[in-house]
Amino acid sequence: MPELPEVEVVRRGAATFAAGRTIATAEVHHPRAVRRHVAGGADLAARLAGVTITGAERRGKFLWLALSADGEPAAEALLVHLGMSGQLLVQPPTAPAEKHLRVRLAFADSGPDLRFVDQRTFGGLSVEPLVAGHGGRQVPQSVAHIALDPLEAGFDADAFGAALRRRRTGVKRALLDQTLISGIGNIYADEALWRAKLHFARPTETLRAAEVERVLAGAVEVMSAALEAGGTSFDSLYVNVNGESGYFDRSLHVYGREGLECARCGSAIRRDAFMNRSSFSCPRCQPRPRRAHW
DNA sequence: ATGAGGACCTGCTCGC
DNA sequence: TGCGAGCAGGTCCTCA
Repeated sequence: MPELPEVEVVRRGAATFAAGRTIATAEVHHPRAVRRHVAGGADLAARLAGVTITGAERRGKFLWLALSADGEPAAEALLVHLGMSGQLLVQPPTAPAEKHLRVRLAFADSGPDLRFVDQRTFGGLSVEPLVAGHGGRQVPQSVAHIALDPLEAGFDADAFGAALRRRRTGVKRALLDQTLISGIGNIYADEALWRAKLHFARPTETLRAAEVERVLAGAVEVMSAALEAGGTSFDSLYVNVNGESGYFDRSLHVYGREGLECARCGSAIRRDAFMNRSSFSCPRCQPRPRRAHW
């Protein structure tokens, strides 16, 4: 699912339904879903059996469940990448297997399962040691290189601005780089740029401090608002742990709105092919810079 | 060392 | 009705 607000919706659900519960068994239904777990699916299942989930955490679009064995503080975590189409669902053990069920966690209390369902299999699960990540926080090993997200305590806006302006690329590419700032994807990058009145191909090295502040504020505002609304979803692929969709798509200003009126100036929203995907922007509010960095 | 491009998947919609 | 093309909210690896 996912960008930061949608992953946070899932994290909250996972915390509510899974924290404090002990895993009985893990069934791996598709090898690709555990490809990041280097030791393989059987090892992942063995590591999960009998351990207790102590909490659900998130950085950017990465979600993990802290695992404790024998009452010890968590030293490992079950990392969950939702990828493009991953879902974490709470389901009764008796519910039939979903078409794209990849991994099923059953609990010792015989209560609801936690199921990882993923149509496109870009997402996946892995059990990893917790290590020191950016900002001194304990994170799963493969999250160590991911930058803090802008809704996270300790996010340093000044350091982000300086790093952004050291880049030699377009501002949208930079916003999508999870090692610079995490949690922003294609929807919220476009929305943040619209709010900041910046074109996606604007070279990062030409950004002024005030423009950096605007785009960061735009990202924080749009993602916070989306979170309030339960996340953005256009279809049943993006849902919370109970299978329910958020309704923030009604509040989007540019994403998916080609040809519709800009809420600020009334111009027709345009769509450009960019980075093998689409970028939506207002031709009048976000004019193309003389020097563009696609 | 950075930055850009392609690879990795399934399924849906559109046009012919 | 069938079929290919194009598209979808992400990340990673490789190559320049």
